[in-house]
Amino acid sequence: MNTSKSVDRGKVVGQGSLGEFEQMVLLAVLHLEDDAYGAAIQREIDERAGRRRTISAIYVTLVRLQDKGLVESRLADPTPVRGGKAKRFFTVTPVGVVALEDSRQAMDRMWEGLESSTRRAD
Amino acid sequence: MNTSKSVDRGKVVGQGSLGEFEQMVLLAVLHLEDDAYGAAIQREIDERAGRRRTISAIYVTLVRLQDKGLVESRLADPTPVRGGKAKRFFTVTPVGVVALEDSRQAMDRMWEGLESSTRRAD
DNA sequence: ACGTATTATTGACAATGTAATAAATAAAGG
DNA sequence: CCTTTATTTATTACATTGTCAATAATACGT
Repeated sequence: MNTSKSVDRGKVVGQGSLGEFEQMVLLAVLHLEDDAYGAAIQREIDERAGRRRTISAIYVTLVRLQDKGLVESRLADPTPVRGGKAKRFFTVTPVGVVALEDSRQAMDRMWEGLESSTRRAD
Repeated sequence: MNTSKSVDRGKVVGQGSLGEFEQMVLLAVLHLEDDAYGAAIQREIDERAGRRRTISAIYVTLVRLQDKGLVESRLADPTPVRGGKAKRFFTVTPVGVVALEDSRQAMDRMWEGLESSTRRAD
């Protein structure tokens, strides 16, 4: 039965738990400012974090992020270079920025005091 | 009805991408040193990151982390206080520490340059 | 012995991670 | 022209992680 309609959990903004990859995509978009589209985001994540992901991984995540209102997108001006569908550019919404900062802060607190003591003598 | 050949998808260490919660659990265990058992880990995450999770969420993650060799565990000395099963204490393995540092480093690079500019004027 | 408090374990399902594959679109080349 | 090829977005499918509810174990108090 699912007659409920309140239960806003799992709907709007997953209550503050962004996945690691979602965070990376969000951060890449922020870095790219006005040039955040699929391929560029992929490259950014590869260069910065050293994580090579397929382009589809990027897009799927982007779609989900948009569904949750953490990013917005618009189609590019009709000036394609060589072919391909019109580029879709993304921007992080204020809500997205907050979610990002929240995740960062939570992790910072978890790391607090361990910064340089993550060594074990075995 | 089950043509699958016993499914041996038991990978060694999932390519090195820890989930955010897995990281928190790992970090909590590190903080707790010699007192890292279920309830304590739960409390640690709640107090530090402000994330209140059910005890089962903790355990399930712990089990998976152990399957991947990122933590080890042993049962406590038979000196329970009030009742309950013997406590199971966890420690992070060297591999776990490395995975943790890797994740941290990747995120740090993604944040690099945005630390205090996550504000948008729109 | 029985109920209760304390801890661990299992089962089920939602959310996120990731890749293979498809679709769209326009320049290039014969 | 029309077929090929390059560029980019979108969809489908399945694996891994996140999360909680329910259950099992175990020892203390009465």
